[in-house]
Amino acid sequence: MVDAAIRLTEEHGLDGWTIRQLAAAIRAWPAVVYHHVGDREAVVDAVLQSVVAGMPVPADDLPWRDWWHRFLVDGRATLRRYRGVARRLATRGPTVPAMLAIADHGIRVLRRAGFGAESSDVYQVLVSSSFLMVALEDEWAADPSLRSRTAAVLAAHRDREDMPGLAALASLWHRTCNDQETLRARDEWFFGYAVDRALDAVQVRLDILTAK
Amino acid sequence: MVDAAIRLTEEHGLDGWTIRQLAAAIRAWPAVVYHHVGDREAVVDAVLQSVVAGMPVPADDLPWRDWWHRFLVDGRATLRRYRGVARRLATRGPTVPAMLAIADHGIRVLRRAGFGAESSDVYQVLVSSSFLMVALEDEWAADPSLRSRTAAVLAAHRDREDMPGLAALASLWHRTCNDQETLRARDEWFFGYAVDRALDAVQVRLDILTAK
DNA sequence: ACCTGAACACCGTTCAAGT
DNA sequence: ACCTGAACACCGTTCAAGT
Repeated sequence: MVDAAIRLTEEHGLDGWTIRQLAAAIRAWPAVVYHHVGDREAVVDAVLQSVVAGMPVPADDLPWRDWWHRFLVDGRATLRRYRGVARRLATRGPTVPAMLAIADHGIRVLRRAGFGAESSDVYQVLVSSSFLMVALEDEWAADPSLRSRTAAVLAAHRDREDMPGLAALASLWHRTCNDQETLRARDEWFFGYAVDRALDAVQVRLDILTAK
Repeated sequence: MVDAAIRLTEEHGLDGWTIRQLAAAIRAWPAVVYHHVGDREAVVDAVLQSVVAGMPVPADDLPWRDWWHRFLVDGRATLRRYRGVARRLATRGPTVPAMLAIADHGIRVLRRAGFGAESSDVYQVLVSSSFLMVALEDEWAADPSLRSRTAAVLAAHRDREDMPGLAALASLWHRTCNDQETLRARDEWFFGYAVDRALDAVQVRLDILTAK
């Protein structure tokens, strides 16, 4: 039952299937879903729990920056396989049981590194900004027309000398949006760039906190 | 017509009203919405355009960090008045016409500061991470039970000595989630914290870029 | 206890018929 | 050209009736 929901999520995303489809996938009537699991929200919770339980957690003894880089980059790889999960994870946080151990782990790594009382805030910044970025990629994947329209709009402004900032942005899109594969590579690079920036920012805080 | 959609968005959020409600608000039948504006997506686009057009753009002569801090913090204030707008803005980007001038402005400020070819990437990091954070606040505002459930779950782990990281997170929530007002203040502080971290990160990049 | 099948109260959208 | 009102094809959810 939950397995079927996970497979459907893998194929169509968490918002891409209906209770009726889920019931049909297990050759049953919609009402049996309610009888055994509950309403749609309950099914979604089960999927979240299962996906988070499958997220790899880096080894304890890594330096904080390496631990977090690995967790976020590897985490993206698994979250992206289940569209829509990242967004709900960002909004629900440790409501998903499997998220409790991850939160504990992540914050412990930060405290050991010297972040002290700021560890919880740092945790929330790192997790929510990364998960939300994955959620953004999910939305683009679910509706490719969103980005092709952006590409089309920007293409029209590539040579505008009165708007040099916009022209620069347009030429960036022109370089990366040619084919499917370079776009995918660009997304992966950009996520890494965003994660590295978040970690840079946090490093700055650590330098200040440990200096005094 | 679009005015009515904006008012409904202000009250119920962009996903909180239906075509039928919009039609009723202007004392008409659903079909007249299609006749004059188009489908729901077209109405949403009109709302986005209107909200973005109302976003304050800081003065040209500000230092890059001040310009961006102001833009993002003031931008949050206006976006939060229209729930659901921030999320769509993050996914659609400069597809919304009023966003073109803002993108040009923001990137120009970065290029003048010395970010060079990296300006477009920095722009995308700053805008998407901030807008997505607002989108997260929007979701929490639309469904307060999300956070109260998180608070309840964490409350149960406040004194767990086997999970010190989780206990630290729980005590943070315990301090901030008492009443409505301190929660609102915490959200505002956290957004500022996140923006400051993003700007710190970008400052690090600028130091590297201008050093060589 | 569990499944069946219909029903309810909604959606967004379309369309022939009116004026 | 614009409005009317019904209809279509969907939702999530509920529930009496069956086994």
